[in-house]
Formats: sequence, C-alpha cells, structure tokens
Amino acid sequence: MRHCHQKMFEEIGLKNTAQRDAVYHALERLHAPKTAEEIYLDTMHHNQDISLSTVYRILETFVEKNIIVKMTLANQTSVLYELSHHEHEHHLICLSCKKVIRITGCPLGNYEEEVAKKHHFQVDHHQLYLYGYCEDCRK
Amino acid sequence: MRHCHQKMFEEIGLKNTAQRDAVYHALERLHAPKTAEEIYLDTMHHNQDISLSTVYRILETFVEKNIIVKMTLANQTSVLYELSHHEHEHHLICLSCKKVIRITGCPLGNYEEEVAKKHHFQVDHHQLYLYGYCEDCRK
DNA sequence: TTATTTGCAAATCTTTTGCATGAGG
DNA sequence: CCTCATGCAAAAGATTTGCAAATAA
Repeated sequence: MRHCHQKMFEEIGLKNTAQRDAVYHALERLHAPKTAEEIYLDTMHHNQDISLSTVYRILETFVEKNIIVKMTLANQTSVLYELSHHEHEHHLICLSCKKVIRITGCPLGNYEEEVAKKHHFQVDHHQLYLYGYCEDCRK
Repeated sequence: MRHCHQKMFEEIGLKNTAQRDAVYHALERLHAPKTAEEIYLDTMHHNQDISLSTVYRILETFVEKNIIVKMTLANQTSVLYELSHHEHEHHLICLSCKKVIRITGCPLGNYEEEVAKKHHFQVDHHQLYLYGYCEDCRK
C-alpha cells in the first residue's frame, strides 16, 4: 500500500487512505477529463479495490479542496473530472472519438469587460469548448 | 385546441398535435434554455395535459428538425432546450440565481483557424459560457 | 480511542423505451 | 384506414445516501 501523496493530503487536511491515493494516481495516469466510472475502472485495473460510491465521494472531496475540476460537455450525460492545472485553459472535443484535448491560450482579450459593461453582468470566469475533428479522426 | 403552428409542423413533416403545439408555445413563453421538466410544468400550468415522456420525445423530434437546440451547462446535470435563433450566440450564466442570458456577438475572430493550424484540429463549432453574477444578484 | 472513511445496497434523479391505445391526415 | 403519436409504467444510466463496519491518526 503506497502513500505517495501523503504530504499533499496532510496539507489539505485529508486522511491519507489507500483509496484516495489510488484515485489520485488514476487522475495522474489518465491526464484528461474522465468520468467517475472510468476513474473507477482504471483504479481497479491497477489492483486497488475500491467501490464506485467511494470514487464519487473522493472526487467530490477533491473538487472541494480544489485539487481537481469538474466539467460537463455538450450532449454528454456524465460529469468529467481532471486534475486542476491552475492555468487558464480551454478544450477541443472530438465529435468522432470524443477525445478531449486541453489547450492553453485564450482569444477573449477584454471581452469580459465589454460584456460586463454592456449587459451589467459581473463575469467571474468562462468556459470555451471547440467541437470538431481531431487529427486522427479527420483523415 | 389551438393549432397555431400547424403550417410550421406541416412544412417539417410532423403531425399537428395538441401536445406539440403546447410544447412549442411553452418554448416561446420561456424564451430561455429550460429543462424538459420545466417545459413539462409550464405546459401543464397552461392547461395542456401531457406526459413527461411525451415532452422528451417531442423535444428530441424538434432537435432533429433543427427548430430547437439542446445544451448542457457546466456542473449541471440536466439538459436544457431552447428555440433555435439561427444566429451565433453565447450565454451568460448567473452563479447565484442560475438564470441563463443569451447574448450575440463573438470574441473569437479567426481563433478557430489558429487552433486548426496549431493543433491539427478541424473546428466545427464552439460554445462559450460566461459565468458570473447578473444585474439582480450582484447588488 | 475517536472521528473519519469506506463498502454495500438501496434510493434518487434524469432520461429512455416497450407496448397498448388513441388520434391525425 | 393506417401510420404515427401519446400515455403509462417499467427500465436504464448516473449519482447520492444511510448505515454498519473498518481504519487512520
């Protein structure tokens, strides 16, 4: 039973359990937004028994502690989770293979301020998704 | 039993039923992205008995015929539907009252082409959501 | 030791589907 | 008439929850 993330859990005030460690490892391995089910299966495939409800609970806890983020894509029923990268990013979503690709850079410029002024809406953050076909699927 | 949308249904090859008419009326009244449940309740409140599964089926049909669009917001489990406006639009979502406001105008410019070039990704369309606080809630 | 975490099963919520009945053209 | 649409109830998929047992600190 490894405890690679012991220090991190300590810092954020969470007990260092084998299940939390395993879920964190899975998120590191998968390095893309994944469903709770996918994270559960990946964990099981790496010989860490866990129950699906525990995965959900751990993911919720991680979201609260801001170490992962939660997202929902258009016309997709499940919620996706990925490690927080603490940098501004957007996503490309392949309509064919459903792959999600993170990209940095942002075209918004001072658009948020324009919107704030024009619509009397105080912008906190934004999400931009570009849907299309990835290199492999456009062939 | 009114049939205000008879001509439209005829044109797109759908039978003109009281339920379809009622759902379309509800979408016109609500003029914002709403859940199937909300559309169902609005329809019932306007004295048109309908079953929730029929609402889902009608909404699916309308999506196929391109007279409405389907969307999912971040961290929200339910799918939302609204009339197609056939113009490019984005949405402001109030984090407090959950209101969704449609806006026109787009800050992307030639960003899609840049992404296509840089990431070898063929962009089909995009979604932009600005989260924050609306005029009523920022007070 | 004690509060926290986990596993299991059951509950919940949203959406879909099978099938018999009903209605539009 | 005959096909398509609807209602109902049941199924399905995703997520949450209650509770007793297990475990970290």
